[in-house]
Amino acid sequence: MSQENIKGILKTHQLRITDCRMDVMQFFLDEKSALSQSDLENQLTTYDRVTLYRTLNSFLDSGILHRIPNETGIATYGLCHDTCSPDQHEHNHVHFKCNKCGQIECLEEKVAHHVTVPSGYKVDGINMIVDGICGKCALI
Amino acid sequence: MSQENIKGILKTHQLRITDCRMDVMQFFLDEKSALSQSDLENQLTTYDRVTLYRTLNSFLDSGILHRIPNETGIATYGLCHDTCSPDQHEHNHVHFKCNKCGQIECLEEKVAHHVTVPSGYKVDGINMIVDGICGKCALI
DNA sequence: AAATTAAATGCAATTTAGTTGCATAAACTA
DNA sequence: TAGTTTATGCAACTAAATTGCATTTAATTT
Repeated sequence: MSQENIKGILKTHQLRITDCRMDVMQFFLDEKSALSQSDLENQLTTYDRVTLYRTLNSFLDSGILHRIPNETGIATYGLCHDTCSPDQHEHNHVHFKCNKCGQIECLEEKVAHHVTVPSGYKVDGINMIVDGICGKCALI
Repeated sequence: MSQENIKGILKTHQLRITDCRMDVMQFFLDEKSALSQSDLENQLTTYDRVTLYRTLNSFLDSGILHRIPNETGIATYGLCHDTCSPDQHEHNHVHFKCNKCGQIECLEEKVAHHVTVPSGYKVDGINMIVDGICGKCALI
């Protein structure tokens, strides 16, 4: 994706175009997998931890990123699909977590499954996390 | 569940019977919902933070507890079902997270769904997190 | 039951993650 | 290009996760 396209995404979400936001955006586009704040810190060393933290938050608020549930206790983030808007997030897709390399990626498959909940409960979203061994690690 | 039964669970998992482990176990049995380490710290104030931390870890290792994925970045734990053993965990059940009170609970429904993954990938488990409003919060 | 062995606990300390305030610098607007 | 708004970096703080070590306690053996 071109620099201009990234600028477009930022503008669409009414975010100012800054070096940090451009680089973070590019990083998420290059890596297909979910990233944690420390991943950013390790790769984009020119920026302050706090700046990266606030960049993630502004991306979250504007609907560019979403948080991906995992059991480790470390927040990870992934790019939203085109179908996401700040108001209405559409994250009912499937994430795959490799138990060897730890990488989390977004599978294209949609969760279409119906879930039965106790009466009186209201369902907003469904998230599915599949864990196992990814293609790369399976070869090792 | 009686004290003796709890002792039995600990023995089955080859864990020494200590006050802390008994109390933590009892706490998980009383609360039906998932708990975080800080929940334990707030309720079981007689024990050191580190002791609770290590108790959670030993319960994890022996298969008494499992981690429940969530997107907040705080690890939460829930009791495993009877079907779990240290070697083979059976956690393909559904968790419900209330967006109002934040409580996470385990729904009895089993995930029976088949998932399509890229070729070369191996699936170990499937986790499903449903979020919405729980019965209690819906009444408020 | 006492002695031995192995493991759990508490304390101190460290590392890492998440968060806020404020002065400065940069991006947008007119 | 001047003025306004927002983003950044630094310092500082809170909270979570983790490790080492001395002490205590539980289980085992005699």
